[in-house]
Amino acid sequence: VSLCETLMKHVTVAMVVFPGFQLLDIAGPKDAFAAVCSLSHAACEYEMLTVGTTRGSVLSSSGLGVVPDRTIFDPCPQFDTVIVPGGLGIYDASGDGTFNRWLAARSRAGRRTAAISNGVFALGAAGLIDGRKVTTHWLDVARLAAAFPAARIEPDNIYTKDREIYTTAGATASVDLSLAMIEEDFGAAMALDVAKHLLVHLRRAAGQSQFSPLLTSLADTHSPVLAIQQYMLENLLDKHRLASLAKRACMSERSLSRVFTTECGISPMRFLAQARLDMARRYLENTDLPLKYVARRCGFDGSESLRRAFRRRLDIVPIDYRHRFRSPPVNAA
DNA sequence: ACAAATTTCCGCCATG
DNA sequence: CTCATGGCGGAAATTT
Repeated sequence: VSLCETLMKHVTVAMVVFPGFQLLDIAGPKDAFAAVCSLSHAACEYEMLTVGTTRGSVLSSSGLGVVPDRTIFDPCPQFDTVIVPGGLGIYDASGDGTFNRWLAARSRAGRRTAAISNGVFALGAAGLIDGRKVTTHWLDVARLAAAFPAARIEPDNIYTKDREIYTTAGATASVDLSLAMIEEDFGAAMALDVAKHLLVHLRRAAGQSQFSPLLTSLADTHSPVLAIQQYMLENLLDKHRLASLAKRACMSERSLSRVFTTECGISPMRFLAQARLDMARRYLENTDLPLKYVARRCGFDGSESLRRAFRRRLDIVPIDYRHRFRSPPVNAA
């Protein structure tokens, strides 16, 4: 590898967008890759093109739209990397034969193909995961296994790579994936720089329960707040008190509360409530488990407090939430 | 659905 | 003097 090659590199990335895709899934890689460009003073760069599966602008699941640079019907440059985001729309998109063929061909022509969260269903429909080790969110594991029995699913993996196929579990894992790719392309030092560069923004913006292990482990000053966060996330079912958390952190309640809030942008107990709510939402979206059990599995005292939490934060009761957002089952490919 | 009880959160201030 | 800490009180949120 010549010096010239390592110093100047150009990688062409396709980011697929379909109606109902998860915006964050491509926003993460986009920002991470863009950071490489600015941190290297444009010596290294990713050229990122959004590619629509339909003509015209594409609405993400959050309602924010994207006008794709290309569509799958247009001629495209050779892509080094293809990234497929997740989102509720994936189930419709992966039923589209034209898209499946496009993805299969592009994947074969490129160096690597990645799917974020349930984007893996599109890879499956394109026949790219048979015999491959893949991962996805644990709540989708059963569905994925049913749809693509030949895939070797590894649950409990935040990120899996099998030769040229990359898959990730959660939405914010897209940043981890991007960092892994940056490390492959430009080395660990660059990946670390990007991670640190993004860290500030990410932790400000998220404040939610999604945490990427890579990023949290990178928080250089091992803040006690981080430990408390992890502790809560790993013990969502236990009954937590500010007092007990403070004791665990060897801080006064006042300090924990203050430090936590300044570092995370959300107060400790609100953070916990948010984490539990996020978990419950996933259950409602992906299972038919009775509310009583959803509540129990997410650390709520009972279906009553689950209901209150939903009404409070989401202004909708769990039953209605499930009715509106329950993911459609996937027909076996 | 309502009131009472509990818990969290935050400004203010003294302390080191 | 600045900065981080933690006790106190009461408003606000949340549970019982």
